[in-house]
Amino acid sequence: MKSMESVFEIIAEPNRRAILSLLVSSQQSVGEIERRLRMPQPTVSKHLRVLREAGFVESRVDAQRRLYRLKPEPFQEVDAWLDRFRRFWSEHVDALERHLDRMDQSTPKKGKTRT
Amino acid sequence: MKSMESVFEIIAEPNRRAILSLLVSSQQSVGEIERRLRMPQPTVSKHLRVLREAGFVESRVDAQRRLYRLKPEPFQEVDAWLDRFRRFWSEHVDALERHLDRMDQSTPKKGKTRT
DNA sequence: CCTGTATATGCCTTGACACGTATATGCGCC
DNA sequence: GGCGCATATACGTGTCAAGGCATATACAGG
Repeated sequence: MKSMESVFEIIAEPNRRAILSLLVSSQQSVGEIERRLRMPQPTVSKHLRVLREAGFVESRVDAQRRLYRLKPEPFQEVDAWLDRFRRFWSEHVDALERHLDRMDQSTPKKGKTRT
Repeated sequence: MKSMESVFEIIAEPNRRAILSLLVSSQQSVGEIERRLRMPQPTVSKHLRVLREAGFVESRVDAQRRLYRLKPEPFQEVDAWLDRFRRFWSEHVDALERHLDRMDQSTPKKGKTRT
């Protein structure tokens, strides 16, 4: 088994991203994830395994349940990678502003937020 | 002409990330990328095609050469995705600091568990 | 203990994708 | 126009991850 070396391959999988998004609000049991995402239980367990081995989540035992929750490190790794390119796209601020404008369109004014 | 729907699958490929990293300094021709990354030319062209169709790069024609350069939008998309989790990991500032400490490290300590 | 619930794992199939090799296209130059 | 360089594409092949299904383990309660 050589698999899954990089964090990028981990988050390439849509179901895994769905699980991560679900966990961002709070920790969840396998069964809850299964129900909420309407995903077969073995599928959930397998993805959770991958996520756990990659350090994206950790599990706590609660009776027969296992509660999974996020861990920050791998996200920071992605963030660090992106950082190189942030320098680049700051040269394209105009396009960036238009883009953010479209995404964050709750701000009618020029909401120049954080980094 | 099938999948590759998401930006995450695009950057999951190590060679593609290498190309992107190379392009962050300046635009490059296919031949330059080929030489610098010691990668067969068809491989380079294929990856560039994927990157272009995903909006990561664009090409300019210069005689027989094609100069490729980065485009910011897909990176911003990744950044937007990460944003959700930034809120989360700000609750873990302590762990974050430890992590950055290890990454940015100049202090040789007792090396515990890596990764 | 036995049963039911919760989660994990094993096996098999399938499909996507990366790669190598060969070939096609585009362009410049003589 | 024919040659040569730079880049793109086509085809065949191997690999590996994801999903389905069956089953194993773990634990709680009667």
